[in-house]
Amino acid sequence: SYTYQCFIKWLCKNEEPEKALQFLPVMLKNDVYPDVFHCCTLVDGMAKHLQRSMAFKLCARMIKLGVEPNVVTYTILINIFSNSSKMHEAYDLFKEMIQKGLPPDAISYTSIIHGYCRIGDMKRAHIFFDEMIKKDLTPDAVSYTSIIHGYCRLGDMKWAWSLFQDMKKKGQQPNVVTFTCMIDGFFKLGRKDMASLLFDDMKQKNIIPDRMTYNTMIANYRRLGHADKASDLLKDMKKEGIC
RNA sequence: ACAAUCAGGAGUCU
Repeated sequence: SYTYQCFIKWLCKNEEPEKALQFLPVMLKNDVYPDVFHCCTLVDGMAKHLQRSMAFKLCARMIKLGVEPNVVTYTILINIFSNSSKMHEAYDLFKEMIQKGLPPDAISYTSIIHGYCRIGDMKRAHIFFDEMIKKDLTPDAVSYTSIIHGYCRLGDMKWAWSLFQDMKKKGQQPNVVTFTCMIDGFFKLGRKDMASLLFDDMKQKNIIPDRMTYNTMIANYRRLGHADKASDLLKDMKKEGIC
């Protein structure tokens, strides 16, 4: 059964979720009944290939097969809505899962927070952020990074910075994604001083800048007319073997 | 035994 799941996942990753779907009858024939794990793998696979409507049809089908949706199933769907800025629908699902006695976990909260950040509704994002803490769920580095990114996008680096400090205080170490968001946020405000400070800081903390971090640095330096710094970074990038 | 793995969440440019 686990083997099947791996296989399904592999098919989805290789851009062939259709084949994974056709594989379902084969499983049934072999008396292997898909459980909620298989279905989640599939639904998520569909979602990532932008076959969103397919993902929902699949959910209906899994219910017919007697597989009850769980927290993960709901979170995948919430995430689909969040990533397409359909927060009304996302919130409906959020309420629905609570009604069904499936309390949202930290990842569910992070997904919906991310959605509100996407549409720039930081007020609601923050309400959910506070609510998850009230419910004794610990925001992890991804949760913090989501909301920090939301503030960075809006150029609100005061809030971004205070959350950046807060996460460290709470024992959640910023990772390469967090730093990249902060760096980009400062650049967008023209604060290249802060951006390069953070870039040095992350390296000092042994957080290795990845391709996206370098892209961020290079694109922003170019935009601000520092072709020299951009090409220096390009050299560093090659030296580090990132490319 | 340890480690690795063990369905869902975050970043740049185009």
